[in-house]
Amino acid sequence: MCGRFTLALEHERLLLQYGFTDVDFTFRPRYNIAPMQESPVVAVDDGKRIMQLMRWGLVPSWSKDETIGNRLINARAETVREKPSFRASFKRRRCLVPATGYFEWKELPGSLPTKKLKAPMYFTIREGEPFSFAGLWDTWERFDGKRLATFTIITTEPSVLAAQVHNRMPVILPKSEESLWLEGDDESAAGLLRSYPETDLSVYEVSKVVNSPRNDSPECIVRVA
DNA sequence: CCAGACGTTGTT
DNA sequence: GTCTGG
DNA sequence: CCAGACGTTGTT
DNA sequence: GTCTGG
Repeated sequence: MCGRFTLALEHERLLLQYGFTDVDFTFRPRYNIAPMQESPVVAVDDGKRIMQLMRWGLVPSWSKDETIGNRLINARAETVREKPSFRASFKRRRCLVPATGYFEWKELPGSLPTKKLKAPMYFTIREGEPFSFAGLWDTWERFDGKRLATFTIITTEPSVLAAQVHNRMPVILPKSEESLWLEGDDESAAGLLRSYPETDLSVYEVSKVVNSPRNDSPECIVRVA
């Protein structure tokens, strides 16, 4: 799965990556983005591409309360077109989730059943090159009428490398497939939900500093092994 | 018909 | 142990 | 994903 | 919103 990621680049670099010249937020590099926090998302609204901050953890428009978002941080590629929580978003609200890396916690063998030891592992594409997760978004109306925009990251079977760490991995879209994901028909978009080519993916262990969502510094991505 | 669920992960 | 918050 | 809370009463 | 369970 994917429960933390990074977007460690400057505001101008982020806009350049997706061809935007102006957005309504100021971005600072992030080294530990956790569920329930906001992050920039590229979506299509009214036929135009927009980039705006959304909260991680999808809250479907029909939800009675927003707490469901805690649990909808990922959507399985295998079932995303059927599940009530995701299918409407899959049809009309696919999005790109900009990132420069993501974390997975690897269970270490030999640890007592009662005390599971886990090591945080950090994945990047070509040494930190920006990329996009395949995502879905939706909006939810609060009691006060304000709209909450949220997103989820789609997961799939891991590649051979990713499988050494975990049994799921987020769907990473090559730059050449981003337009099809955003603006293609459902069938074409669904065809993009596969594991990322082995050769471009790297992974190394990082310290437990990343464990706490309160820590958001470059120390989170320093290699320790 | 209305009421209630709608999800993923990992662990058992 | 389980749920909520980040 | 992990960290941190998890409760009531009464008082400030 | 839409489907399932009662």
